[in-house]
Amino acid sequence: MTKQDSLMTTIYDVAREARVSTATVSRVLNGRVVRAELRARVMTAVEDLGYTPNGVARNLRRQTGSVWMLIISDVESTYFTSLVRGVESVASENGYSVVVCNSHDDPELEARHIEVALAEQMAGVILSPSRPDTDVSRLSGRRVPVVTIDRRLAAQATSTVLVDNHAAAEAATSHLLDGGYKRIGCITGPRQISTAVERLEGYRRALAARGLELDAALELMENYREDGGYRGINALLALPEPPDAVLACNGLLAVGALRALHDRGVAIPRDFGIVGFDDSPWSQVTNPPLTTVAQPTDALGRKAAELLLAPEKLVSTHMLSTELIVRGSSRR
Amino acid sequence: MTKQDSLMTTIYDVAREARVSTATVSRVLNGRVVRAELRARVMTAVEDLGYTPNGVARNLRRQTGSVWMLIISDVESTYFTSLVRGVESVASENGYSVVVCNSHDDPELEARHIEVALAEQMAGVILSPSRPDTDVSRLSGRRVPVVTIDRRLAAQATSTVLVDNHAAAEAATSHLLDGGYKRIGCITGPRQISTAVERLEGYRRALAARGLELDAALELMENYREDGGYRGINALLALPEPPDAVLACNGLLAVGALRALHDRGVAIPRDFGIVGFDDSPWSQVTNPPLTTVAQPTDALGRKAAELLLAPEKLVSTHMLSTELIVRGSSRR
DNA sequence: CTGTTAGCGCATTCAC
DNA sequence: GTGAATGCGCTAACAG
Repeated sequence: MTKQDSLMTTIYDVAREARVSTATVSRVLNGRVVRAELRARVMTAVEDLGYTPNGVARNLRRQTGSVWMLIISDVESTYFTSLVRGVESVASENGYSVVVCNSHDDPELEARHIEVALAEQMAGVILSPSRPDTDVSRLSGRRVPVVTIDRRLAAQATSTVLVDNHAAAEAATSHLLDGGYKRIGCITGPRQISTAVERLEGYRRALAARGLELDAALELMENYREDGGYRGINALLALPEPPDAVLACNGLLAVGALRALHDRGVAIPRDFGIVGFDDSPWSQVTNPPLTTVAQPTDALGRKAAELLLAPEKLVSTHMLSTELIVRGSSRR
Repeated sequence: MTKQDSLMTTIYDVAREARVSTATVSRVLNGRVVRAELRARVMTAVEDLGYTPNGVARNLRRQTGSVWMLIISDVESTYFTSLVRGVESVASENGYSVVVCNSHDDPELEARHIEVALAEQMAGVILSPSRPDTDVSRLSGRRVPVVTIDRRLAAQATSTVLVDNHAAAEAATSHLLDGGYKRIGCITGPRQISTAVERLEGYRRALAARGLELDAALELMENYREDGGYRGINALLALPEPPDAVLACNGLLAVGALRALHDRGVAIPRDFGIVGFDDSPWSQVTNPPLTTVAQPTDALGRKAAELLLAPEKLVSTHMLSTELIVRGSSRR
């Protein structure tokens, strides 16, 4: 153990150097009341020795840490990474750090991250659950505050922050209809993801509102990645009665859809309309510029963080609204 | 403390339940040799009690953890988030978890994350330094393995993984020249970031190789974000002798540049050529499709992780090569 | 192979 | 206001 002794300067070293007790050092470091003279001695000793408190020991003693874990489904999606910003702002205003983990929508990986959050004594967890039945009981059992973001959990055991997906998809679909498109398809995500289902429902609601008939062939549940959109478009265009517009219910998926349309030489918006989700910087420079449903990512992240900060007595659900940004891909 | 007692089941509870010592429980949990019968008793006890090892206590005792921290400059850049994948693969193959932190290229924030890595006893840190003089000595002083990724550190104290930026920028610039563009501009990042400088040098080298004169007015150091590219183009096109092509040295910056060109109604590639960096899914669907320098992000991440795993005696620098992907934005 | 014991670094009682 | 002592939960010596 001599190795560690030489590497790690502890509160004992500081105490010895400052000729005080370790308790006093601890008090100084945590901003408690200490006589000015002793405080000064401690400060110099800390400086001289280049002492850093050992957070692990502190966490063990205090039974809680000061970092939040944000578990998201896909670090490669700009939607999820934008959430980080909002969370970070609130965290740093309140003395927390945030680390991001990537679940790839894989329940096993997600469970591992939850274990890490538990093991490392995270002060809070913001989770975008891979499934409606993701188990957060271990966390809440240990009184680790948990907030769900973007998606719903079946068992409403945690507060949740999300957008009004029904309204968003309905507005987007209505917009296509208003633009004169007659037969709208919908490519959404897997059934396990609540946003995928809700957006599909919003799409249906828009058709129903105009007295249009639903056609199951036009409703595709793919994945929320590029290849999902690519496959989706190819499937839709292979139909006996193909659609003349599509609602692509996710950012990456929309890219894949656009690429498939380009590959097939479809003229957008003249012969085909498309609306995507998750407005990104590049949405403005696609060919043509992409109409999208913009989500208030900063506000979503902030809200989730605030709920973590002040856990409410009652589990609550906060629904923010989206904004349809109309560009060339849906306007002919 | 009764509160904790009821929440936290410890190794003692398991030991009592299984009628063995805590040492035996620990051994079972860590896969050491234990008589089958005792092992079985421990396993059932663990199961029955729903026991989770307290990682904080373990880390304190072992003086090291099992999670890696990846500190990147910008979580909203697809280049950096793609690195995560490579790191994650190697990590999970070796029993590590990875958490991602976002420095925003802010030295203070970066320092805070380094403190967290220290305090939380991270098993390793992969860092994309915000400045060449970022101080990693606290980490290496405590024997925390550190690998630098994407950018160089002035004091070569850590192993580094990056791409051959000179060659990449030179090839991209030569490509524009080959395409018949006569006067090439270069929008790169801030001077503190080594990739920005190296890419600028590569650009100059390409011009020099053809005996072309350098023009300082054509070399812009902006930021590596969208607005940098937007401002850059506007500045270049306001020149008395504006360029007829540009090398945009970063992914987001290229988006901004493209947007500025669109806003000004410039015909690409006819009147103006552009090559970007960091090939992204959406690079294929821009108007026109964007020629980019693709970086081997997965390999970069993997390499960095491997260096973390097996710290070499000597500090080493690993340079991977890029690939120019030619699309419509530079080909007339 | 297994149990006993000590201590990782710190915050927090409890006396003074 | 300050110091001595204790224990957070776990692993690693050391004995047996």
